[in-house]
Amino acid sequence: MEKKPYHHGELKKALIENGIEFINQYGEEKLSLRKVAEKCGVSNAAPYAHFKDKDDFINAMQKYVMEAFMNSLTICVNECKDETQILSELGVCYVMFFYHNPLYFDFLFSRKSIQIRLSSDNSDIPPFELFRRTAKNVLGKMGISEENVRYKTTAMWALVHGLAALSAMPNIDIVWESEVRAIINSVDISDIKES
Amino acid sequence: MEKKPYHHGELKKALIENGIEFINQYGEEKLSLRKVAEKCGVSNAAPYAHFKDKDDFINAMQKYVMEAFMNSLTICVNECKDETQILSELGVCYVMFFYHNPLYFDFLFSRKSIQIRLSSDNSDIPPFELFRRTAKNVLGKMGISEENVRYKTTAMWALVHGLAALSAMPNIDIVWESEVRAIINSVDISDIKES
DNA sequence: ATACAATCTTATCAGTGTCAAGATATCGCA
DNA sequence: TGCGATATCTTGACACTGATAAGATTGTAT
Repeated sequence: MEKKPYHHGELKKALIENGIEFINQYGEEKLSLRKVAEKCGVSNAAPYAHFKDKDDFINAMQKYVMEAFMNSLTICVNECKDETQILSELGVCYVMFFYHNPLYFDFLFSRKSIQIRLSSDNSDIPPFELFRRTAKNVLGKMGISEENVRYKTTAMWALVHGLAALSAMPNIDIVWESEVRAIINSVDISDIKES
Repeated sequence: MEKKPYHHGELKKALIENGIEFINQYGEEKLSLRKVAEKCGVSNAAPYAHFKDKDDFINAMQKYVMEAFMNSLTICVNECKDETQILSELGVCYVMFFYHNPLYFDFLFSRKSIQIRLSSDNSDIPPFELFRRTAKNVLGKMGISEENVRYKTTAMWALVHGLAALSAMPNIDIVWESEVRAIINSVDISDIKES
């Protein structure tokens, strides 16, 4: 039975992990700094030593979840041997992440989240960048005009992102793993003629 | 200079319209019942005569915005003469609504919103129903297997919903009207062979 | 006209984000 | 080693929020 030390030691990390666990249970809109602080056994103002404000805290959690998502995607890309299938496999992985973690979708991709993200670090959103780059690669080798490569890249990106959005909704049970693959393949880009 | 009457007269309507205007300016997360009440020139507890709680109020605003969205979609469907183009025209209309009203996307389609919607009235989400029905109609006349009609319906639905999601994000300026049409047509379903 | 229901106000509660002031621990440097 | 600067944490406060209770005002039906 050790006494609680004045300094927590790893409070920043603990706050982030407990906050994410909370969001995964109850959703972002129920989250409060004070409850997370209490869960970490620390007073209400303690988080302000590590985060400027609540948005800063949310941004830190986002980075954490985004990294887990990106990790899952890059593993998928690296493990895929078949070049021609890499795009649909990446798509399936993208969708299934949110099928299994439905509460993460709004958290990562709500307008507010994207805004915080872009203002704190105005690079691109990593999974968007990866998907577009991959699609451009695959489509570039198909002898299509550059303009159509752009259109089809955006189309595949939107298709996958949209499937993820629908998968993350409650009571919309059209989508499970084998179906996702079939749906994505049903618009396989190699079939599309020039317009 | 008339004196303020004790009874507002059309408070419920005023609350809903002012609330929506507020969301369209500042986003849902900044909205508070008290501010909307004040804007209507009424005390903080007055809204509770018309709405059970905040979620009930949000649900009412959702219905209002959803109707505006559905209105735009049904006009599009009715005005479209060319049967073969009806799906892509509906898609363009779907996307452009959120391109022009980016703050409405999360408001209508966040997990929380869908949850409130489904719990208060467990029918389908109207624009989803309309899009799926239209897609099924168009695709049904193409001599494809029933299974593939299902897949391609979901694919077109997800594509359009995903484009809307991306269009509603800040600083993601890939999508304007002429491009949206080209993107959707770039995966026109008539080109897809059986798998 | 009188009883009843709907609408609105005032007052209050617990919970929230945020900040200031001060307590406590850690770290760098003499 | 010791001492001062700095990081971390607590307590206490402030304004704001959603929500409820009690009571005032108005509309309505009989």
